[in-house]
Order: sequence, then structure tokens, then C-alpha cells
Amino acid sequence: MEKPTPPRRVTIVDVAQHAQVSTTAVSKVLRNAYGASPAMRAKVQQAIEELGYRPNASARGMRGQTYTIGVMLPDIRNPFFPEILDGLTEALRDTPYQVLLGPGGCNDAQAEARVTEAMIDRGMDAMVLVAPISSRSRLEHIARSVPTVVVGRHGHSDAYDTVSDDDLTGAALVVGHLVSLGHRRIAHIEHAETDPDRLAEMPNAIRAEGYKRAMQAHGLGDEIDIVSTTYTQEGGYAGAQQLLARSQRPTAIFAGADVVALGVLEAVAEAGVSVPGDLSVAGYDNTTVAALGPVSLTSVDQAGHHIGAETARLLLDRIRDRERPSAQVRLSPTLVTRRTTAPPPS
Amino acid sequence: MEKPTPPRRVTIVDVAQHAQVSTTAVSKVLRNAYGASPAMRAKVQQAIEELGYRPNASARGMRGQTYTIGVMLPDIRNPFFPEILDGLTEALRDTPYQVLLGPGGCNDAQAEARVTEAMIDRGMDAMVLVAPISSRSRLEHIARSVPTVVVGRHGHSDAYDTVSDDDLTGAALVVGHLVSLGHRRIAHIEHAETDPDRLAEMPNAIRAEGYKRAMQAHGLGDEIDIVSTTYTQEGGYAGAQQLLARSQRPTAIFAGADVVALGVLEAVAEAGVSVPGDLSVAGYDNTTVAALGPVSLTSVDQAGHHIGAETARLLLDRIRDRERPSAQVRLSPTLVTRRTTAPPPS
DNA sequence: AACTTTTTGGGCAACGTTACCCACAATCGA
DNA sequence: TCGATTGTGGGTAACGTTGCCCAAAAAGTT
Repeated sequence: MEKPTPPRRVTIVDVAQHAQVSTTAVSKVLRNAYGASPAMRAKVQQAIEELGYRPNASARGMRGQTYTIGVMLPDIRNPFFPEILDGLTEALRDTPYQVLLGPGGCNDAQAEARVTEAMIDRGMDAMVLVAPISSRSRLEHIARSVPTVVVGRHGHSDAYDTVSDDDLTGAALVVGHLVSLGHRRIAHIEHAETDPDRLAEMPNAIRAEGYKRAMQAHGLGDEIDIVSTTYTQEGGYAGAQQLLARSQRPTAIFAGADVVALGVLEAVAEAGVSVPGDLSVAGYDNTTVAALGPVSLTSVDQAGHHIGAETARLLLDRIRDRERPSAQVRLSPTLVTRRTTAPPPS
Repeated sequence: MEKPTPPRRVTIVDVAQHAQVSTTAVSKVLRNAYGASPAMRAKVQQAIEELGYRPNASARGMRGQTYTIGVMLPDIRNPFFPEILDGLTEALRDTPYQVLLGPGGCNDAQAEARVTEAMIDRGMDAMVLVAPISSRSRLEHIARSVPTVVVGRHGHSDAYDTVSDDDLTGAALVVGHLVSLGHRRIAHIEHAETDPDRLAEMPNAIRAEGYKRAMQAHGLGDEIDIVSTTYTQEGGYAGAQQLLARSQRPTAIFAGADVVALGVLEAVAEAGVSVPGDLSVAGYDNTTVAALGPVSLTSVDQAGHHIGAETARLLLDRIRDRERPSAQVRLSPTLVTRRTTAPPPS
């Protein structure tokens, strides 16, 4: 017994025959286009349902639309991104658009380029680039071929819309909180950045800058103490080790990201220093890990859900009108205080 | 000053003209097809590079291949999945295939169906379904229209290949470990499941079954104590509360997933019970959270990377030959002991 | 020298959809 | 009543790529 011929997929032609109309008519109904009477709409709708017809995205793509939105996520592990994604997909639920994710390599510009190119090749109707590390000129190159929203990166362009959180304010929130608890020797662990482009645009750099400004604003300019490592757990571990080796130890460490703070907590625990008794620790991103009971990390919340929703809005607006001037949305972070921050030892 | 006409994308026709050959020739070169002399290959390659040509995936899709592999992830937040993904993308790096992810709604069969349909509509060359909750008949329906590998679900089918971890063994590892530490009253928190299909196939159900069998094998059949909640942190919290309210408290809790264990740790900390002094806790999945210093959870490692690599292999094999008999790969988990398990209080 | 076989290249139709047209009928305004 | 307008439906040519075919040239075989 041979396999019966694999059932060919139902096309618009089949629907047209079944409904006794032209393919043009079916297409019109599918797109809610002008020129189809209510009677015909009903007839075609019925045929569509009876046959279980689904439009072929490739064929649509050849005509210019795939109803697909590509989201480039640099690091799938970062627990902050799902929040954004939720906000985005929720806002797009009642549209015909489908979100597909491209896994960009962590901190790997080449992998990032591969994924974005692949998405452009696949005719995405729009793209969302979350915290891209690519150069600004590459971002503009991408935006020239497809409507693009850049999320979580400061510095805007005529070519693309942006949604970002005010990291300057976020850093100030942390410093303010620690100062109000009585801390003066507040250190910061940043992600080392050399590229001048990124130095001006990447959130990590902005957070470090915000830290400096806030310290100065509180008259603590002399206490500024920054360690440059990376935004990873290992980076936090190494950074904390450096800080603990200071002759004058800081009484508080502001880590530029939650993962960094976790590394700090590990190093600190190993060193036998108690948190928050001897040392306060704060993170950034308010990831789900920060909220966990055993961790309970003070952190800055970026309202990822809101970011995602705004992104969706900009996206749809731009698909509607590609020529509209580029928009920048800036959201405000909030501080979530938990059990890793307390007054300094007296 | 008007915008200059948006530069039309380079097509195979442009390449052909530029190289002074036919489009057929270019296509042959692109696909390494028979019938192109080395001289021609070189000429075409050069033209491709000079013009920066990239094939249009939609057009290719109309001819049957998109060079895209769709991966359905039920819950982007589950820190176990990125491991699989890494293994998968790494194994596919040197192939022309690109991985795109579809965000299935957490525990939402309808959302899952939407995403898989969308991927089929977009002409994916193959699909990977990670821990799908859909009914078996739906899985087979999917597999009938596109080569499919189902990951992390027991129970196989002629229609699709499977890669899964031996959850029976994994559960036995945990129970064995706890018994060898001296525990007898070992409780388990499972994810409630009623559907008979899923009861036989979902990893959570298998883990519960493995727990039971292992307890019996150790002569502890009378001590079997299962609480049914959900595989979430809240589920773990609630489950632990129930278990702590027992007149005879268990001395160890085996949570069916790491997230569940985190909820357990939270409830236990609130109740003032010390871990592992008064109570041992073990999880499953060995997620990155489990490894964190402040958590340090004993857990079962599923070798996600390996799973991903095997998935890629099966995928490529099946794309090559759709008629080959379906394959099942079963991998073995290992136990990672950390600081949440210790001998019971004497 | 007269063949067969192999190599090399190109022409063409098709994949499923939609935008642009045009044709016809019905309705309207004067 | 006649011309103009509006509503309704369909025909057709792309979009970019590839698989199937055929033709000419080159190489090999008697």
C-alpha cells in the first residue's frame, strides 16, 4: 500500500471554484478590499471555512506582504525580554500579524547581522531590534529596507523609531535610594564599552553615566567608584572581588544589571560579607530572578510589558505610513526595593 | 527634495544580466545544481558578490523551500529551553537553514495551534515542537504537512520523530539520592494532568510516575505522598504549604521542576523551616537559576544542548528523506547535587 | 567518418496571490 | 430620456525562483 498522494494545500483557486466566483473576488474578501457585495462576502467566507483555506504567506510575500513581524532578541536567556515580548504579542493579537523571533547571538555582532539579514530575506513586514549591538549605520541600513523599531537603545535616527527606558533616571533612582539610606561609598559595576557609538547609545553606558551624575548631584563626586567588567554573572563576580579588595570597601554596590548583581551576591557570600548588613546590593531590570524569595534583590523595573505595547503601536503606525517622521518613546523606570538594600553598618 | 525611489532589491535577473548568463544558470550556481561549468560558477559568484545579491525566501517558498526551520517554544521564560536552542542553532550553523522561533502561549493549546498554523502557512521546511501540550492527533496533523520533531514529550508516532529525556530515570535519580541520604518521607509535587493522552506523554506525568515507581523500588510505597498543583512558582508555594501542614511532615520534597522548587523554597523560608537542615528540596531541569549561589538547588540535568543537537540531526535527516521511518531518541539525565539536599534531621 | 554520449547553457512554465485594469449593470441627476 | 456616476465582478500580468525540457557543442566510441 503506497502513501496516497499527499493532499495538496487548498488555494485561492479552490475557494473560487467552490464558491463559484473569481479568484479576484476571493482575494478581495480576504483583504476586505473594495468591490465585493455583502452577498459575495458571505458566499466566499463560507467556502473558505468549508475548505479550511489558509493563505500562503510565501505567495503573499511575493506581492509585498507576509503579515509577519520579526523580533531580534540578542540573548534569549535575559529574563527581561519575555516581558517585552508579552506586551508586543498581546498588542498584536487582534491584528493579522504574527510575531516570529530570531535568536541573535549573545554579544555577537556577526550573528546579529545574520539574523537580521535572514529576516529581511524572508520579507518581514517590520522588525523589532531589541537592544541591538550593531553599529548605528547598520541599524539604519536595516531600517531602509524594512520598517524598524529599535528597543532599549538610546540615540535616535530619522530612519527608525525607538522605544527605550530612561536609564539616566533609573540609575538616579538607585543612587537616591542608597543615599537616603545613609550610604556614601556607593560603587558601580558597568559593562566595559569602547566603541564611541555604543558608548553614547547603549543602556549600560547610560546607566554608568547616570550613576556618575547622580553621585555628583548628591555631592558624592569624590566617592565615584566604577569597575568595568561585563554584564554577566561572571562579570559581577569578578567586579565584586575587586571592590571587596579595596582598602576602603564600598558600603553599597549598584550593579548595572540583575545578572551582574547575582554574581556580586555570590562573591560576597564567599567572602563572608553579609547582605544587607555589611553591604547593600542593587541590580537593574527587575527580572523574575530578582523577585525570587532566596534572592530578593532591590532592582529597577523597566515596565517591559509597556515597552512591548508601545513598540507594537509604533510598528503598526509605521507599516501604515512609511514616510511618517520617526518617533521616540521614552518610558520611566521605577525602583523596587527588596531585602538586599538597608542602611550601611554604623 | 523627494525621496529617491527606494532601491529595488537585487534579483536573480540582475545577477544574470551582470554576469551575462541566463537566470537558469544563476539558479544552478545558487543551488550547486548539475550543469554549470567551473568557469560559469566563478563568473556568477563574482556577480553575486558585486551586486550583494541575496535570494528572496518568499519566491523560494513558492517553489517549495524556504530554508527556514520553525521552533515552537511554549514558554519563553523557561530557562531550560535556551539550552536546547543553542544546541540546535549550533548544529545548523553550517547549513543554509535559519531558525525562527514562534512564541506559543504558556499552557495555552489555542495559542500553540495559532503559532504552528502560522509557521505552516509560512512554508517552514521543518518544525520543532518543544514540549507541546497539543493533542496527539494535532501533532500528527502538523507532521503530515511538514517534517516535525517533537521534543520533550514521551510517546511516539509514525508521523514524527521525537527527542526526549528519560524522565522515569530522572525521577529515580532524585529519589535514590534522597534515600541514600537517609530520607524516607519523600514527597512529590506534580503538575495536575487529567487528559489521558497527556497523562501518558507529558514529562511531568512521567516524572510523577517515576517517583512512585522509585519509592516502591526502595520499599517506600507507603510513604508515597503526592501533591497536585501546577508547574509554576505559585504551584510550588501552595504545594509546600500543604506539605508543611501535614501532621507528619516530609523530610524531603522532590519538586517536578525547578520553578516549583523555587516556590517551595519561598514557602519553606516563610514557615521558618531551614533548608537543608530540616528539609531537603530537589528540583528538575537544572536551569540556570538552580545554579545561582543564593539558590544552589539540587536538580536533574537534561543535557539540553545535546537534545538540541540530536533534534537538528533528525531534522536534517527527515528533510532529506520524508519517507524514512520515524526515529526516537531518548537521552539520559544526570543528577546535580547542590546545597538544598542533605541527610534528614536525626 | 559517422555515430553515440556527455557537457554546457538557456527557454519556459509554474508556484499562489494581489494590483491594476476594464466591462457591464444599476442607479442617479437633469 | 440620455449621459454620468456608482456598484459589482472578473481577466490578466506580474512578483522571484526553480524544475523540466531541449539544443548545441564537445568529447568519446566504433
